[in-house]
Amino acid sequence: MRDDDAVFNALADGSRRELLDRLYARDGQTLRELTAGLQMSRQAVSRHLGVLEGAELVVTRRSGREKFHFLNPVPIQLIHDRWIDKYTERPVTALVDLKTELEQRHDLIDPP
Amino acid sequence: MRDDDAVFNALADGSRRELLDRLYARDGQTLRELTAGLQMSRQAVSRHLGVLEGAELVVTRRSGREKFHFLNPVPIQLIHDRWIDKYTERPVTALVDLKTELEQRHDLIDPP
DNA sequence: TTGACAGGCAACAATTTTGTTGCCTATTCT
DNA sequence: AGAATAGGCAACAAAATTGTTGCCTGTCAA
Repeated sequence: MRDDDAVFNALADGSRRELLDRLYARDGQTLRELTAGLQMSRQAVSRHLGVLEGAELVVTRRSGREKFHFLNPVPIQLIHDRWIDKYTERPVTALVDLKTELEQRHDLIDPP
Repeated sequence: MRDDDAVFNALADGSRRELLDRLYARDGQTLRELTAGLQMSRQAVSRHLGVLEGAELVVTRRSGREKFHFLNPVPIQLIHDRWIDKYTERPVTALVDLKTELEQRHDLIDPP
């Protein structure tokens, strides 16, 4: 359950979302490839990838001196299942008239 | 597009997700009601709600000296549409054999 | 075997976040 | 009018994030 934390946290950063986008465009890139074009040092990118890896949004495999990064859709799927659905399936309560709210509230104190 | 940032950021914090959960359980609560039971000062909760409001995840309405907070599912719906779908619809590329990757790669250098 | 390349680790600084306390205004109730 | 209640604002401290630089190990290739 506190798994969500790592995932949401990882997704909260724009640079990390961009890294996911880059992997979406081409899966299995190395650290160097992912760094190219980004205005960040290799080390910074490495740490971002570390966060994504910690959240299991990215899975890696090392081969020789290279490390390949792959998207893992599972955590996003989980977030989707146990979070997004919950809030999007519910009727649009924000449109409930405040008047109704207040009436219900006052009924508890002043029954009609 | 950089709207996502506010939403992801707001969702990144566990306390804020708990506030959303509380509103999910009962919509239209006041600041005091939302604070009750949380181990945080009213001001801290107020700032969290401010972040949620900034991301439009929560909509408020003031009546007299009370401020009522309502869930707004729209931003989550947007995230869902333009983000979650993208990553969950794609086939599970993480299961692509690295061997294939490497072969493709080496084909570029050492054509068979 | 020597040099170039891929990546990891650690120390550091700058910035942001999170929560606290203290004090203020506005509204409601007696 | 006076007291209690709901909430807002600002200053502050502690902690976490983000990026940098410097240096190290392991791998590949000439």
